[in-house]
Amino acid sequence: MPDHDSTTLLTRQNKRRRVDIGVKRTVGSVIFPRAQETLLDAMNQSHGPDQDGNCSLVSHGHGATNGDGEKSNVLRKLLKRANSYEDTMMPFPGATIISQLLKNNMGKNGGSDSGFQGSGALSSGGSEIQAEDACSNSSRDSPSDCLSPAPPLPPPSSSSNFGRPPPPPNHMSHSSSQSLSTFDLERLSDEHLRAKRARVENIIRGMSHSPLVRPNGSDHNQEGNRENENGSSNSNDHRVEDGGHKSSRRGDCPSLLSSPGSRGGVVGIGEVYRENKRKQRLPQQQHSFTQLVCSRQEQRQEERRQLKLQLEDMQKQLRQLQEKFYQIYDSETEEEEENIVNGEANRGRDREEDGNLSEDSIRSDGLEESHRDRGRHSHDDLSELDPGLFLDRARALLREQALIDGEMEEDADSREEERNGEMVIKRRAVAGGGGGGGRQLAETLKQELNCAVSQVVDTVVKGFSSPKQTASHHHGCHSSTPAAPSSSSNSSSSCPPPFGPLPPLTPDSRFGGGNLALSLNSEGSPTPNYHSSNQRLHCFGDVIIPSPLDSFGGLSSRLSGVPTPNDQTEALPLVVRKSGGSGVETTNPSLPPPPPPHHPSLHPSPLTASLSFSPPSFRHPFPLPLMGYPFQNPLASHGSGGGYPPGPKDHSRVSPDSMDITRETVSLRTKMASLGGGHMGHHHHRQSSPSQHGPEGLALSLIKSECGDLQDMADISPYSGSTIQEGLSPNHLKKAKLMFFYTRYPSSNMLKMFFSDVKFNRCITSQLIKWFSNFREFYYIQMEKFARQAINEGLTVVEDLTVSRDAELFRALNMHYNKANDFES
DNA sequence: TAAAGTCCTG
DNA sequence: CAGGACTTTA
Repeated sequence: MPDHDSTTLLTRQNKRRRVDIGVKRTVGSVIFPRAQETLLDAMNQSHGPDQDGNCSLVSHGHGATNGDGEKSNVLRKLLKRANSYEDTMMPFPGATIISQLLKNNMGKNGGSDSGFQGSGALSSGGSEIQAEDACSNSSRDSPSDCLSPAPPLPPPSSSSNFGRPPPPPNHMSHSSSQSLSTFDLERLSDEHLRAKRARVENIIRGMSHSPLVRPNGSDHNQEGNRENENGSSNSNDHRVEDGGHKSSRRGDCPSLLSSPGSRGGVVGIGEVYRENKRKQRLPQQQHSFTQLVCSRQEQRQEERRQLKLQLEDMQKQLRQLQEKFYQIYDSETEEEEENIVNGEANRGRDREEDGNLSEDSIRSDGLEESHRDRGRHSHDDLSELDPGLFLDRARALLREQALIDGEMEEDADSREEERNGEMVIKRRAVAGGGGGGGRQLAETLKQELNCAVSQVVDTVVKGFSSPKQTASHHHGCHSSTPAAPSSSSNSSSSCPPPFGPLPPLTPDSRFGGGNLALSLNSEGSPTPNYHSSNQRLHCFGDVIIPSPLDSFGGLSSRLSGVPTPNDQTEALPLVVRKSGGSGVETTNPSLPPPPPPHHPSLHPSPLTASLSFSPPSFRHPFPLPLMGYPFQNPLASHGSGGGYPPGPKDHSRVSPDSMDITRETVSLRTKMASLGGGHMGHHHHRQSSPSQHGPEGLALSLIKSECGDLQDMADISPYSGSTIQEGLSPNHLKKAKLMFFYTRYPSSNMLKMFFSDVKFNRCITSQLIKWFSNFREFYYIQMEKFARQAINEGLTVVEDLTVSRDAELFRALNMHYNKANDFES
C-alpha cells in the first residue's frame, strides 16, 4: 500500500468508504431486497389497472416476529454507523419474506416451482460434463455451487453480529470447534460421497434428460456439513479489519444479514461464502455455460444427423411404396387391358420400354398418346394430366405434404409420413379406379410424391441450416394450404397454447421465478439450486442469462438469507477464453475467417444451431425455459412465441412464470427490436410476416426474427447484409441499460449475444464492462439513497419497505436506465 | 499478469 | 460516462 493510501484513504472514507475494493459488491442484492423486488415489479409492471400503484405484493403479515425490532435497530446502526453503504446491508432474516412470496405465488400460480427445477435440470442435462466438473470441484474445494444434488449454499447463519468485524466467532465456531474432529471425518466422507453421487447423477441426468431427476433426496446432513465447511473457510480467510481500513465486505455482509434470532446462522454463512467465492464460482459458471453450449451443439448435431437419417429412410420407404404402387397398378391395368383388348393384335411390343408401358401401345384410345409420351418422357411430364382431377389431387397432396412437414417439424417420426404417403397412394389408386385417368393420376402422384419428398427434405435441411428461413417457408406453405392447420402458424400466432391458460401475471411471478424456485426449496429443505442463475442462464439460454431480474429478485432472496440461485451476485466472466475447446468461439467452424475479432457466436455452425438446446424443432430452437426473461430476448424469444419445444424435455415443468414473463417480454422485445444495433431492425423484416398474424403475431414475428437475428449473427448471417459494427453506438448503450435490469453482471458471452451486431474486441468488451460497472454504481447508489431515506423516514420493518412507481428510486432508476421507456412500465 | 471489480474524479 | 487507481482472483 503506497503511502497515498494514508492520505487518500481518509478523504475517501469521508465520502464513501472503499470497502472490499475489487470485489464485486452484492450490496444491491442484500439491501432492501424487498424494495428492489417491489421496484422491479413496479418497473416491469404492465400498465394493467390491477397492478398500478404500489407494488408491494408481498404480504407483510408473516412471522419473523422476533426479528423486527432487531432488524430495524440493526438497520439503523448500519446506516448510521458508517458511510459505507456496504455496511448498510440488511441483516434481516428475510427468508420469511421470500417464502411468503413464494407462498403467494404458489397460491396464485398453482405451484410453479417445478419449472425452475426443470430448467435447471435441463441445463444441467445439457452440460453433463460441466456439471460433473463443477461437482467434483465443489466436492473438493468449493462445495457450494454445483448443480449437483448437494445443496449448494448452506443457508446463511444469522447468529453473527451485525457488521461486527470479526465474524469468526460465529455460530460456526461454536459448532465446528466443538465437534471439529468428528465433523472433519464426516466431511471427508461426505465430500467423497458427494463427488461420487454428483457424477452419477450427472450421468443419469444426461441420460435421462429428465430435469426432474434430482437425486438430491435429502442431503440435509451434507448440507449441515457443508455449512460448517463454509463457515470454517470463511472464518479462515476473512480478513476483517473494520477500523477505518478497507474492510472486507465479504466478511461484513454475512454478518449483517444475520440476526441472532433469525433462522439459523445459515444465512450469514451462505452469504459469506458466496461473497467469498466471487471469482471462483464465476469461472465455473462460464465454464458451464460454454460447456452447455457445446453440449447443446453436439446434441443438435446429433439430432440433425438422426433427422437426416430419418429423411433418408422416409425417402426410401416412399420409393418402395411407389414401386409397390406401380406394380399393383400395372397388374391392374394389365388385366384391364386384357379384358378390353382381348384378342386384338398387340403390335406395340416393339415399343415397350418397360413392363408398365408395354400395354400402352395396345390401346387405341386417346390416352394412348399420353401414355406413350409418358413412356418416352419417363415420369417427368405432367402437362397432359387431366387438369381438374390432377389439380385436386395435387392440392390434396400438397396439403398432406404440408401436414407431413409440420409433423416432421414436430419431430414426428417417419412412420407418420410413411403412413400419410401410403394413404395418399392408396387413395389415389382407389380413386384412379384403374382407368386411363387413373394411370395418369398415378403418374402425377408419383411425381408429386417425389416433389413432395424432395420438398420435405429441403425444408428439413433448410430448417436446420437456418431456422428462420424455414419458419418463413412454413408460413408460406401453410398459408397456401389453409385447409391444413399448420402447427407452426398456430403456435406463432397465439401465445402458448400448449400450456394452456397462463396463470395470472403477478409481478412476483414474473420476476421472481428464480426466487420462487429457490424459496420453494428453502421452505423445506435447503436445496437451493445455487446455479439457478446459471442454470437459468443455461437453460434459458441457451443462452443463458443470469436473471436480469435477478438483480432485483435476487435481492429479496438474498435478504431472506436464502441463497438464491438466481441471485446474480457473482460476476460472470466477461471474456471468453478462446483456449481450450471449452470456448464457444473456438468451436465455431462456421465463423468467418477473421479469428482475431472473435465474432460472438454460440453456434458452432449454422446447422447445429447450438443455441437451441431443444430437440429438433425448427420453430423452437430455444427451449422455453430458456426464454423466460425479457432480455434473453434474442435467444429466448424465439421459442417463446411459437409454442414450446416439443422435444423430450418435458414442458410440463416449464414454469408458468417464465411463460408469463415471456409474454410480457414481447412488448419490450418489440421495442427492443427497434433498438440497438441496427442490424436487429434490419433483419426483422427479412422474414417476419406480420400480416399473417394478428397484433400478437406481429410482435411474435418480430421476436422470432429477432431471435433469428441473433442466430444469424452467431452463424454469421448467411445474408451478409448484417452490419457488424466496430463500435458501440448510443443505441447499444440504451440496450445495455435495459439489459442491466436483466443482469447486473453479464458474462462476456451474454454481452456478445446481446450485442451480436457488434464486432467484439478487447476494447468493446472493456467498454461494455465499464458500462455495466457504471450502471452498477449508479444503481447501488440509488439503492443506498433509498435505503437511507427510508430509514430516515422512520422505516423500521423491512416488510414495510416498498417502492412505488412514484418513488424516487423508481423514477431515478427508470430515468437512468429506461429513459425512453423501452421497457414497458 | 490479465481480467474483472470497485471507488473516485472529472 | 470515461479514465484512472487499486484490489482480488485465477
